[in-house]
Amino acid sequence: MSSTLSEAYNRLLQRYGRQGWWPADSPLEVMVGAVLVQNTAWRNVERAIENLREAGLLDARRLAKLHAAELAELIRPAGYYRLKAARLQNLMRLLVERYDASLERMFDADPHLLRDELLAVKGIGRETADAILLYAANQPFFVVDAYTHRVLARHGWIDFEADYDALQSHCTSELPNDVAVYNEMHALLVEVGKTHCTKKQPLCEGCPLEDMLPSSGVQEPW
DNA sequence: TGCCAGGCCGGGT
DNA sequence: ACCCGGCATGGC
Repeated sequence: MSSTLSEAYNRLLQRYGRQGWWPADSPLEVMVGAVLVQNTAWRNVERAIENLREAGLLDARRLAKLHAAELAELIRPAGYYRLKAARLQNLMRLLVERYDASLERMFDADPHLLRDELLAVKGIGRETADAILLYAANQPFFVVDAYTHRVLARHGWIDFEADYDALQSHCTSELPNDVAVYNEMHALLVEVGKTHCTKKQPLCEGCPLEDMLPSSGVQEPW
């Protein structure tokens, strides 16, 4: 018995192939990228991360103690740069101060407890926390983002009014509880979203989910 | 040119 | 419990 979302997963995987997310070289880089990508195009984040790499700063202790203004300049291409410099340092300080800068120790903690700790960091919300848990810690937390919301709602699979928790519950109940599936599905939703489900696109010409649209159409609040 | 992108927070009702 | 403005760069 296959859910609607599983059907969508199969089609997206067939059309786009494995995405192999997160696009980063290390778990620490995943954490950095997860903060920098907040409401920002990934293209801009790549430059910021490259700046950090060239400066030899992809390191928790160094990031944590760097002057905020210097960090801000380096990550400028990612936008909201003063804000994100502070957020990034808040996150790095959790890692350094509570886990002695050891990702192994951090990811050895109880995942739900760690999620609460991440959420307690100013600047880390649910999506960012779940992205870190899924893509850095390899724990089965489904990552909900704007594309998840738009794709699911436009197909009538969930209310437009649904909040993060509702979307996450929906996805985890319709998909196998499997890190690899959560990993791929989120990445695939971003991919299909970017190509077929942006704010303006009338709808879904050539989208692999085209024939799964509701026949009567769905009204969008925006 | 204006709108948009892989959010989150803080203040106001 | 909502609702909203602010935060900022680069691409189309």
